[in-house]
Order: sequence, then C-alpha cells, then structure tokens
Amino acid sequence: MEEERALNFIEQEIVEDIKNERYPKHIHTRFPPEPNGFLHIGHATAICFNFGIAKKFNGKTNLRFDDTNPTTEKTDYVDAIQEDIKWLGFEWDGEPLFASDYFDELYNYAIKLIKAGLAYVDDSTSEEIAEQKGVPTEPGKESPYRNRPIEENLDLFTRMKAGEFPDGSKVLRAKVDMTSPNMHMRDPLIYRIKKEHHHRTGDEWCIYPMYDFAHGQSDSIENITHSLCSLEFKHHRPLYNWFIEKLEIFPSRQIEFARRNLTYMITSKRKLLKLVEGNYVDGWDDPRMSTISGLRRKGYPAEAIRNFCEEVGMAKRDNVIEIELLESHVRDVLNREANRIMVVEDPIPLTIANYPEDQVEIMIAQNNPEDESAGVREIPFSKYLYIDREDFMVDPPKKYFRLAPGKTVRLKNGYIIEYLSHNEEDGEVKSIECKYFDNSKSGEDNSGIKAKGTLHWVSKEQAVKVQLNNYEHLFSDPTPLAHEEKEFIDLVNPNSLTINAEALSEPSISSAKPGDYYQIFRKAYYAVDTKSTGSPVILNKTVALKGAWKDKSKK
RNA sequence: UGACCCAUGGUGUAAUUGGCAACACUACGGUUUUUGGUAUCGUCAUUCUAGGUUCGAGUCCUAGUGGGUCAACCA
Repeated sequence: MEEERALNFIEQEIVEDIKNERYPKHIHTRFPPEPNGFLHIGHATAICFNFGIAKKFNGKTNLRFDDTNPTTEKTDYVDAIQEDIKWLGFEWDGEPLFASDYFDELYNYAIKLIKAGLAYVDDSTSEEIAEQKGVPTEPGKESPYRNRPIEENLDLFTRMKAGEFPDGSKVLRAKVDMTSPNMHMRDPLIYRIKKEHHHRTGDEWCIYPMYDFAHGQSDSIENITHSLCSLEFKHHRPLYNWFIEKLEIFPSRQIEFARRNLTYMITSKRKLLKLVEGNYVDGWDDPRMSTISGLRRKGYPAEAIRNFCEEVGMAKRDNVIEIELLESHVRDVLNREANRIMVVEDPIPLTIANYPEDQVEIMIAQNNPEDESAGVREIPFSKYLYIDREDFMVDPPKKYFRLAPGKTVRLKNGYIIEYLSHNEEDGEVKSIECKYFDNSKSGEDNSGIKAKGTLHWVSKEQAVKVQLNNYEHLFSDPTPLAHEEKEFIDLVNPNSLTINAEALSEPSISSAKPGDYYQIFRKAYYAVDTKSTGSPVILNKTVALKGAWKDKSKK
C-alpha cells in the first residue's frame, strides 16, 4: 500500500554515500534543539525529516540538546521538548543526549588545537574583534594577539577555565584565515567566559564553547553520519569540515535544506514570545500558536502533521506553503477517525405539531460513516427541538436546500419534516412550527418523500450546553512578516477567537474527555480542550468542514 | 563593487538524470450522497529571459535578470 515517493536531494546524497561505503555502519541522524523555548511547526518538519530519513534507511536518530549557552536554557524546556517529540510519534535512540555532557571532551579538543598552533587566546574586546573581522566585501585584519606563543595560550586558556578572568575579558579563537570571503572562517570565537549557572553542569564551568565548536564536534562524538540543518548554516560548513580535519575526528557530513514557512504562521521564538508576553494569546499552547503544543491543543492529529511533512517534500529554494495543505491533511485524518456529533450553535425552537406531547424516541445514529467499527449511539427525539438559525430562511435565495416556507427537509437520524409556520419579532425569527411524516423515520423510511436538505438538531429537554472556542488564523495577513511598513503584531486578527457559550449539544457529549475529538455534524472538527473539566464541555475548533454553499444574495 | 545558494502552474514538490511536464493542495464546474462533508470526474503551465550544443533541453553550456544567505562573546 505504501507508495514509492521520489527521493529528495538529500536522500539521493545518502544513497550515494551508502553506495560508496562512505559510512560502513548504519545511517545516523540527530535532532539538536536548544532548550530555550517551545518547539513549533518549523521544528516539526525538521523532526519528521531527521527521524523519517533514518527510518527510511534503517538507521537511528539521536535527540541531543544543544545546551552551550547557560544564559537562556532551562530544564523546563528539556521536558516539554521531549513530550512534543514523543507526541509526534518518534522515538530517539537511547537516552536523550546533551552537548553539555561533552564539555570535558570539547575542552580537550580546544587544548589540542592550541597545541597544534591552531587556536589562540584573544584579549580584544568584542568591538575590536568585530572591527578585525570587518565586512564580507573586503578582507579582515589579524588580531594583535594572533601570534602568541603556544605555551602562553595554554597557560591563559587554563586560567580562563580556572575562573581567573572576568566575563568578556578574553576569548579563545581558532586560527583560520582572516582574509577569507567567508566571515565564519575569519578566526571564529570558539570559547567565551560566562560565569553563569548551567542547567545541568551547575557551576562546574565558567567557559562555554560556541555553537561552531560544539555542534559539529558533538555530531562526531556521536558518530552522526548526516547532520541535516537549515540553509543559513551553509556558510558554517567549511568551518565544520575544518574542525573535523584538524581535530581528526569522525567525519560527519552536514547537508543543508530550506526551512519551511507556512502562511498565517510565524516560527520565530522571539516573536512567539512577544505574542505570549503581550497577552495576544493564552500561553505557549494557545490553539492559535504555531507551537506543537498549540497545534495539539487545537486538535491537529500528530499523524496529519507527519503526513503533511512527508508530502510537502524538501528542497533548497525559499518557500511559503499554503496553510490549506496542512489543513487538508488534518481533515483527511479526522474524517477517518472523528466521531460525529450534533451541536446547534445558534438555537431556534422548532415544534413538531403532530408529534405526541410527552413522547421521547431513541434514535440510533452512526458514529462515523467512514468507519463501521466506530459503532452507534443513541439520540433522544421529541416534539420540542432546536435547529440552527442558519438553517431557516423566511425568504431564501434560489439554491437554498434548508428549511423555509413551503419546504421539506430531513432531520438527520430523525424524520422528514415540512414547514407549517413561524413567529417573528422585530424581523427576527423566534420559533418555527413543522409537521413530521411518521413513516419517514431514519432507516425505515417508506414515505417516498424526497428531501434535498438534511439538518442537525437537538431535543430541547435533553440538550446539553457546551462552550465552543471558534478559532480563526492568528493573523489577518498570510505573510505577517513580509511587510516593511507594518509590525506583525499589528496584523493579529481581532477575530482570532470567538467564544460561543450558548451552543446546545446532543447529550452524548457529556462523556467527552480532554483531548477527544469530534466532527460537529455539518460544521467543523473540534477537540475537547485540555482544561475542560466537564460542565460545560469546552471544545476548540480544529478546522472547518469544507462547505461549498454561499448565500449569493448577500453581499 | 565580495563569496555562496536558489529559480518548474495561485501554492508545495516530481519528471526514470537529455525523450509526451506528473502528484497533491487551492479555485472553478459536473456526478453521487440522510453531512452543501466524504468519494468521484473535469478545467487551470510559452518550465525567469536571451543565446548556444543536440534529431531532441525543465534538465547540459554562456550571458543576463530576479530572489535569498553571511559581518552576535546566539544557536
């Protein structure tokens, strides 16, 4: 059943590497988050990609926290990140790993470099170093400390580690090439002094390696074969390889891909933080957020996210993927798996004139027409019902299939009814009266009546109030970051959340638990909120059904 | 006036590596339907431009155009 998909450019490279026996053992990838924030949809694509490729080639994937900057990193994030990855359905090889576990090894690598005359302690200030590096269009200048004797460098670096110097007073730099057109090769900083408490190593260290001297080396230590990262690290690759060569360590291979962008979503940790801190949303897991926890709370199934990542492919060009593609995968999974339920959003009383006053009939409804095994449920039917305001019009346009004067419709899982009369006050419909055909009961209909429309309904006596959190895109513009004259924060959609506390559900909703998802018949998919305690049940709108009909008489 | 990367429909990716531009989403129009859902059928492209190589170019070569990335003691 599995369809063979064309290999993307990275997979083709891996096939080549396997053919050439570049890596005799298995393929090994890694996902390297920095524990300084929550994972978002952009990370999800990287996760699916790294784990997916390893799986495809019978390899393994490590989870490694890139925790080399104690200023911003926290254990809370470590836990949340693991939860998100597990929820997405992936399993890393062995225990979670940490770059901080390699601090001793990394330190020894630095000593090795110094001894080889390939690294030096620089006393320049950060401004001076920036000055030396210069601009990309012209060569940089060498630091006055560049040619310190090896012994002096060794002594100074040891004392840096011992805490003898204040923050920022000295750094360790790799001696590469100050004239390189690649800024990252102009004697990059590899160690800095930071007398700060680290979330795992505590106060053991006061010098910390920079990204370029931690990430690639960690890859090598873990025998990572393919280190897949986004395009902006392309310029780091020569340095990545330089360290492998000079340190004579395992030759991991870095390959870059284009990060994926989605319309109506942003994936910058800083900007996401601004939304949280400015109370534009209700926390990191607000259903409008692009965080994995937000999407989860909104009701996006992990499978839909995985399918989306698989289908969207991988390339090197800039891209903005339409959110509709993700949404179609969400609908696809939910259509298959969500039980249907009837909920009236804006109730109007409907009385069936010829139905016995005190009778309550139990109707049998299919939970999911796409899945026989989902079974059936019982729905009470009676003389007094509610239907949705949207489903009745006094003066309907041409192709209106719903209830109107002179019209006949099917009540889903109930009877066919025909309009008799209605009451209006100040132009607003207050109630409707119909008659039913007692030989038109769902499943045993021999009335011969054809009803074009089918409506959902609830029985007045047994209906249960529920709260509907109706979400729209967080931004009113598909690309909120693409406007020079406008801040993304000013493009927040004022209608991104509408709360409907007056909706009435059929009684079976009472058994709903947080995380359960439903298709509200004819409307949308909803997930029970994580904070829903039972009465009323709180439902978060996941995504609307496609719905084609539009009232063309309105403007 | 540096270096590197990228360019296929409205969107994202394909094209057996030089052989009829395909798949999915979106939009629009049919069919089916006790969800205006699902399913199903159909419609929507001078492959950025100009040259060149070739029987044949989205693919190779040259030039141009457009877009992106790089100058944190962040990752």
